[in-house]
Amino acid sequence: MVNSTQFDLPEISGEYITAHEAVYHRLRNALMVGAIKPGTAMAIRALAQYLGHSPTPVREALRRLSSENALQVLDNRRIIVPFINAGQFDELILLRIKLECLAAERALPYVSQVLIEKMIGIDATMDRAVTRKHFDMLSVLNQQFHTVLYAANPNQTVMPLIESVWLQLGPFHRQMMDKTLSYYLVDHHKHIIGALNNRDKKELCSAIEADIREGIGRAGQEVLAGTDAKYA
Amino acid sequence: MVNSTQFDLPEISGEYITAHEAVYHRLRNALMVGAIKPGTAMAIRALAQYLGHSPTPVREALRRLSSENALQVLDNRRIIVPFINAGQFDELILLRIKLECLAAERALPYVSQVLIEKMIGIDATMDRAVTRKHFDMLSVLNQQFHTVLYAANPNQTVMPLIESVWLQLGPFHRQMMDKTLSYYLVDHHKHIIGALNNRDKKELCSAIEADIREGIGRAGQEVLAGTDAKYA
DNA sequence: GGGTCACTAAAGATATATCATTTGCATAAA
DNA sequence: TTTATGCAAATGATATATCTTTAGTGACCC
Repeated sequence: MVNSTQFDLPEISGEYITAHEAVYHRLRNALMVGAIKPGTAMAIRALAQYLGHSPTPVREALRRLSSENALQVLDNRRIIVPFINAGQFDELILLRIKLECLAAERALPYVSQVLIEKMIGIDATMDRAVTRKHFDMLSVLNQQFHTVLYAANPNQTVMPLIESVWLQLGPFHRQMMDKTLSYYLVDHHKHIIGALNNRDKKELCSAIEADIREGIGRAGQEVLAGTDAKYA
Repeated sequence: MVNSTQFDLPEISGEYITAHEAVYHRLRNALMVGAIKPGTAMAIRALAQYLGHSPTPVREALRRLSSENALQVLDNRRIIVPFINAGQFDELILLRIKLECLAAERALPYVSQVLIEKMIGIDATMDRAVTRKHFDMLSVLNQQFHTVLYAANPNQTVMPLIESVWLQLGPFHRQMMDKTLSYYLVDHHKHIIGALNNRDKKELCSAIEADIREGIGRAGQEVLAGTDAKYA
C-alpha cells in the first residue's frame, strides 16, 4: 500500500465534526497505545494526504499534541514522536503515581456505589479481554478504569495532566499489554476497588502505586534494560 | 548560511521566531500574569488584525493554549479565557503543591552551590522589586525562582505540567502581586534557600507548600471569598 | 406577547497558493 | 578522497479565499 508515512492509523469510531479534531483524536489514540515508533517523523503534507485533509487542520492537531508533550518539535521545525531515556521514564512513572494518587484521594469523597459497580464492570470486561488477548482493547479499558475514578471529583483539574503523562508513556503501554504483565494489572484493580469500598485513602494510594509500578513501570524497565541512552 | 557576496550577514537569530510562536508567547505571558480577564473572547480575526498577522498562525497559538488548559473552547467553538470556581481553585493549589514538591525533591540531588547563589540573586532582585512596587517584574521573577530550581533535574519532565497549572492560576497571580502579600512570598523564599543549603527534603517541601499556600493561595481565597460560583 | 422563520452578519474551519527554510545530492574544487 | 558550492526537491510557515456554522434581527403569523 502506498502510505508515504511509516505507520498505520486505526480509524476512530466516534465522529468528530471538525477535521482538526478528527486528526487530533486519531493521532492521539495511536500515540497513546504506542502504535507509532519513537523517532517517526510527522510530516504535515504526508499526514494530510494520508488522512484526506488539507494541511491546515493537520498542523493544528500536531501543534496541540506538541503542547501536550506527546510530540516533539525539533530545531529544524520537524515534528517527531519523542524518544525518552531511562531517567525520564522514571520521572514519568513517579509523576503518574503522584498525580493519580492525588486524583484518587480527591475523588474518594465523591465515590458512589454506582461508580464502584461501574469500575467492577470495566474490570470484568478487562478480564475477558485478557483471556481473549485483545490487547488493544485492554489499553483503552485500563485507561477508562482509571479515568472514571478520577473524574468523579466534580472540581477535578488534574485529568489533562495525567493524560499528558499517559501520552508520553504511550510506547510502554503497548509493551505492557504485549506481555503477560496484564495479570498484575488486573490484580491491582481488585485492590483499588477494595480500597474504594473501604473508603480507605491510604490503601487506595498504595493500590494505585502498585498498579502503576508493577504494570507499566515493570514493562518499561524491561524495555529500557538493554538500551543505554534513549528508546521510546 | 554563507552569502555568496563579500560579506556574511550575521544571523541575528538564535531566537528566530515564527509568527505563531510570537503570538503564542505574547498571549501566554499575558495570561500568566492575569492581564486578560476571565470570560474575554479570543476571536481569531480580531487578534490577528491587532497583532498584525494572518489568522492562521493565531489559530495555532490559540489551539496550543487551549491544549495547555490556558484557554477554553466553548461548544460554539468560540475561545475564551476560562473562569474557575472556588473548588477548582483549591484543586489547582493542591496540584501546585504536589507537583512542585515532587519537582523540588527530584531536583535536590542536582542542586549545586552555584544554583543556590543564582536563586539568592533572584530573590534579592525580588526584594528590590517589592520595595519599588514593580509588580509585573515580581511575577516573572517569582516564576524564575521556582523554575531554576525544578529545572536542575536533567531528566525533569514535570515543568510543562507545572506551567500549565501556573497558567490556569494566572489571574490570581495578578491579585497576589497587587496586594501586600508579596512579603509572605519573599519570606518563604528564604526558607526554601535554607532547606536547599541543608539538603533537607522535608524542610524543602514544607517551605514550598507554605510559599504557595500563603502566597497565591491566600490571594485566591480573598478574591473568591465573596463570589459564589465562578470568578477567574 | 410569544414564537417561528428567513435573512444577514460575524466568526470559525478548511483548502489552496505562495513564501521561506531546510535537506539532499550532484558537481566542482582542493 | 575530502570538502565546498550550488541548485532542486521537500517541508514548514503564512496569507488569502472560500465554505460552514453560529448568532442576531426583524418580519410575520398565531
